[in-house]
Amino acid sequence: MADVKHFDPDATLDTVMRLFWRQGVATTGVQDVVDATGLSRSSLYATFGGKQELYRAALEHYVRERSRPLLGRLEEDDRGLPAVGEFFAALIERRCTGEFARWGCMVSNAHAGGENGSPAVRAVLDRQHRYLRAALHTALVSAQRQGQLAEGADPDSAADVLALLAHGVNLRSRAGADARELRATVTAAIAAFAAPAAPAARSGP
Amino acid sequence: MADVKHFDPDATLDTVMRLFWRQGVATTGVQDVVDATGLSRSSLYATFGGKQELYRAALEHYVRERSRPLLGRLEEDDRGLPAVGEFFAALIERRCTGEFARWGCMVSNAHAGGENGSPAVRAVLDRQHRYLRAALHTALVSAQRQGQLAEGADPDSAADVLALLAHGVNLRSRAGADARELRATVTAAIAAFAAPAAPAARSGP
DNA sequence: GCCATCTTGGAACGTTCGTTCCAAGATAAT
DNA sequence: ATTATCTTGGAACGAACGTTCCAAGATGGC
Repeated sequence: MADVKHFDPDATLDTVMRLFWRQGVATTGVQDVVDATGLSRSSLYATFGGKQELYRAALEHYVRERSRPLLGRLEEDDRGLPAVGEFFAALIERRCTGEFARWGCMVSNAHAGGENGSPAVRAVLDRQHRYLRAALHTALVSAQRQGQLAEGADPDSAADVLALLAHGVNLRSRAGADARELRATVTAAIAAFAAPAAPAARSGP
Repeated sequence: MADVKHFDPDATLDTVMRLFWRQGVATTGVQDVVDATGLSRSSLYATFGGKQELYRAALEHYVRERSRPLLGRLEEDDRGLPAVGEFFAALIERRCTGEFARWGCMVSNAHAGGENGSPAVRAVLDRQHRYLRAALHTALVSAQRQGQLAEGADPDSAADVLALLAHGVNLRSRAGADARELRATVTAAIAAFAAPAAPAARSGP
């Protein structure tokens, strides 16, 4: 009794996400979206509403498809500090190599844009930051339970620090920071919260 | 033999800086600049060139007037970790209260913009990051010299970590992060590199 | 096959964009 | 006072902006 969409909205959202992610929303025109998706303005506006709503949808698509999976892996990895280290290693890998190298993180980028004033967008940023912190916290509690944390370190503070550090990694990677350098930095940060190295074969008899 | 400018370019640059700092360059029109400065387009273009060059000039004005003084203070404070703590305290104060609350840092913001591709802008970002890292490094070397650093900590890695952390503070403050929370976080980060607390009056006889 | 309903292409809307241009105004040296 | 030179206000430019609109096309239930 009616026509059906001639395209896949989710695939479109993925294309749009890349546009906004790389260039930012303010420097991306609706014409760019039309060109990249092959859709007409009619279809875009009928499906997603205006540009701002399209941006929000793309941002949430990013969170769903790019951020959450990585954080989910961290959350379910109960090895403690090795899990945290692996999370950051994967993050840096994504930020510095492959298709999305030097794009930064779409959520971190959104913090700096002139459009973070939109309450809807702001809510996404806060929610995602809380989730990032929570995932790190979970891993750090695991670490503490396994005696991997230094005596003075507590998982709450450490989670806060590492969450801010992740934003720093995201920002600097967009400016072309060296992957090796970033890896060394996060390794040092994690080590700062770790218990002194196990006295394995250090002090002989 | 000629007319002279009827305005102070440096004061104008300060006004323009605030505009770009708060709203970002892409969401700020030349008309906004005209309205805020009271100048005509002729004067603006004759003095600064186009919008992109005006942005770059405003960004360098920011670095000169806002970033460098704070980092200079840190560089010349040889107390070690207390100097680092005071630097971050002052940073957070500026980011969360007063005229510029929730504006973030213009340099950090520039990382995320779609216009960081300009080599000139990119150069400013790299230079400023290096300077931030160097100032922290200087303070941390002082700290180490005074025995304030933990055994495993080295000033180079710690400077890298804290420099990225500063970007994180800048980003999150723009999204409205709580000052008290940020203070606690940076305090924990610094503490992670510090030597164990002096056994002052802890374990009584 | 037909109709009701939704989608699509593409033209068109008024606004704002960054930039250019020129006549009028201001200045300092002569 | 005159002149040469620079600055200024403000109009004007074409291009691009986000959005709206409608006729034509496509679809599924009858």
